[in-house]
Amino acid sequence: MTKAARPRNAEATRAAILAAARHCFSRDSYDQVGIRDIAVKAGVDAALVCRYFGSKEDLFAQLLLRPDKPLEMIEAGREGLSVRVAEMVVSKDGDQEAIDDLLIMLRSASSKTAANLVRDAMIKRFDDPVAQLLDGADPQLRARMMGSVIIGLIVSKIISGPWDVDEPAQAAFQQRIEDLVRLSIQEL
Amino acid sequence: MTKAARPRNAEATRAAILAAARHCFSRDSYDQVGIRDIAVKAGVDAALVCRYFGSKEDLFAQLLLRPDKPLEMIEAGREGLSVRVAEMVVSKDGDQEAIDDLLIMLRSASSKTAANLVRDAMIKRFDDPVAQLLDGADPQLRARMMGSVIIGLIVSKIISGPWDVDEPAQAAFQQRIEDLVRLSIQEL
DNA sequence: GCTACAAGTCATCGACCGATGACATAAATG
DNA sequence: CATTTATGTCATCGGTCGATGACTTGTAGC
Repeated sequence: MTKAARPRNAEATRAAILAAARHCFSRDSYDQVGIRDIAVKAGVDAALVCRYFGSKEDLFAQLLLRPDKPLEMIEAGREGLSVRVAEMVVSKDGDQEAIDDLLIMLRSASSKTAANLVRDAMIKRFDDPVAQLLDGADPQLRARMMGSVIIGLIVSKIISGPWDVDEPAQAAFQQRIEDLVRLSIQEL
Repeated sequence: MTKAARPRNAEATRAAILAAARHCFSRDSYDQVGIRDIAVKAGVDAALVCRYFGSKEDLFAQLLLRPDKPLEMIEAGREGLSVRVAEMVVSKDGDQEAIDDLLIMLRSASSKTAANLVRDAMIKRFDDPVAQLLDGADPQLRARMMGSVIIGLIVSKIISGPWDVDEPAQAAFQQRIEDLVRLSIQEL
């Protein structure tokens, strides 16, 4: 290559750090994740993390924004939105890349340094896209209410662990969540 | 007094520390609240905090348990439960002593050291009392779903600030929250 | 008033954190 | 091969944290 040479694969390192950071921040809160933790997870030196991203806060910001990767369950359109949301919440394996971003936001929602970043990201990447999908009055408000329902279910999962519903009630349970989501975005 | 003398008012100091801690932890997350912050707020020396409560974690635990003070909105009974919950969520002044405890739990839900304490407190002080109020099958599950709805609304308030609904829609908005709460505890 | 003890204060420890700059090394260029 | 530049490594700084122990001071009992 003529110009953008990457001798020791800087771009890969950068990506590794980002991936490691995403993993760490989705499992622990902003304060509890250390630069050294991220570095170990990425298999690089801790100093590199600061060198590539300036500061922990900048790294976190880059993680939150990510305008390239919209949330699939929203992007898939208005039709079946409630069903997709319900499936995401109920699904056992909480490690899907899709909800990782939500976890990152929620886990760090109470951190003062991350608060503004989280609020902006939440609005830009969740509320706004959802509001665009809604017809009728107060789309922004209704989008936020749907966000609240999702947040509640996920935070509850964080606090109390996954929902354990006995098999016969499983279908009704998922249906109930669908109904909650649907009600939250119904026109007032 | 013959026995329980308190020369320089130890009990009052202890109470002041507890109150200050409650205030701090309801505004910031577990990690971000320092022993020194609590001490300043209480107007005492930082060393006293450790001496009275042993460690930050022990102090936090005493804050969470508080078996003497049940949540009013639950204790008031099954009748009008949804209405009271909706009022609590919508009300502008978020500094009511009642929801402070909820804020403490939510703000610190993602802290690893506080996670277990929060989970136990949430079940013992919220889920269990609510479940006792419910008739029909799966009361525990339904109680937790109602908790999820409340959590979502409050966390959303933490992240994005209070709901600003234009006056004409205000009543419908509160009604919608009532409906969400009611639906969350309906029998499956 | 004097002693004894509880209550409050002060100084400080060891650990961890985010961040920085000096240094070593691998790759690209001529 | 020599030089230069980009990449990775190491040591360390200043700061904050939770926690501890020695010290001071106010109060109660005699």
